[in-house]
Amino acid sequence: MGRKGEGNRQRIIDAADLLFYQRGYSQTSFQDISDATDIPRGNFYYYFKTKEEILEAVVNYRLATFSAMISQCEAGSDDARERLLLFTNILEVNENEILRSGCPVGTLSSELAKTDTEMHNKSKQVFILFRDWLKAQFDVLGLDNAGELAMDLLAKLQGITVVACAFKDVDYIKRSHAEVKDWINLKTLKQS
Amino acid sequence: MGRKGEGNRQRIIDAADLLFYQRGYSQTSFQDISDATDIPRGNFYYYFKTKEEILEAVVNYRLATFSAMISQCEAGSDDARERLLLFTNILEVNENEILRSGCPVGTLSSELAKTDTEMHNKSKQVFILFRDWLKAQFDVLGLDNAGELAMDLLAKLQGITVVACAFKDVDYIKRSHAEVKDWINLKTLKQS
DNA sequence: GTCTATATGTAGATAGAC
DNA sequence: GTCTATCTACATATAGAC
Repeated sequence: MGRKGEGNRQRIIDAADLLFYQRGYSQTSFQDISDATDIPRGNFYYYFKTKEEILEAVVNYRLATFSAMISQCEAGSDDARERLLLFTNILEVNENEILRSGCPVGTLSSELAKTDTEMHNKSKQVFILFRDWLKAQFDVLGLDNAGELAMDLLAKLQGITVVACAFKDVDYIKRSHAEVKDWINLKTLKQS
Repeated sequence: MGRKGEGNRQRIIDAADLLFYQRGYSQTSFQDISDATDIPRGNFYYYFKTKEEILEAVVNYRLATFSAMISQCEAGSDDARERLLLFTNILEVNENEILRSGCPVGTLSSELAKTDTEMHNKSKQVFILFRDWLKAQFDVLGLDNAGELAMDLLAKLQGITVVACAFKDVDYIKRSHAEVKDWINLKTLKQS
């Protein structure tokens, strides 16, 4: 047995990460997290002072998770155009979760924008991580409007998830994923 | 004095409509609506049996509101392409609200998708209203993929609002609004 | 480090006087 | 139709025994 402390801390973060995604932050209670982990409610306060601190830990965890995902894209190809295409695969890899709960990054940002300026700013870091990496890929390809293209690609992915989730339309994900890949090829292969 | 009943009912709906947008549905309490209307909490139950019934009334109210907005687009031009361009003006007309709280339709849909399948389905009606009208415009212009174009335009607008709200970026709204208009012209003016 | 009992506030909802 | 008082459930958070 011994020290299970950090193990429990991570188990709380894992469960909260999933529940915040599936139910939203405000609609997830300590009881929900307790049920998912079999760790008693009162115990949470040994690891976190407030619910917001759990949220902050979840966002930090997502930053690490998505950084790892980006590293996988980096390792997947040494052509920046192909790395961008790899990145867009999240749409279909996670299509079932997207249909049920939307995008974890976008929906959390939208929720926090309405209620908590400080945590909204914290959650924004994930978007910044994505945007900066996407911009770097377009930069490598020599495009002078790399920053704008990065924002546009982010917006495309967010729009697809919101609409696909609203209409519960799997085929829309597949079709628009193909169109996003076409758009990337158009932007990165065109001669002008 | 006399019967102020329906007046009060509408005042509740008006206040709830705004608060559900600014704070989210679950984060808006009866107390919040009471404060905004000066109608006591307990009184709400004379008009609505549950909080969900208020939400349903708000969605119905939005359906009426957005139908009126669409009628204005109809009245604005007898060219379907120009009506589509008029429709996209919501982006800049409401830019301050979008930066603060996102899109009222998209954020409500995203919230309800996580917690309440039945009301999520109800809220979807607003998206359907938009999609069907957009499709009708593309149909008039003789495009055979009108349904897909309607979904794509919806997704573009949703993506722009999510990203603009996340980054609090007014300029992004303006730039991407211009690009959406270019896209509409490209799709509806191209000869092929 | 772990867990139970409990404090404190507020949510949605109800009952009944006026 | 209107309003107050109140109910029950559950939220986050704390205290303190083990």
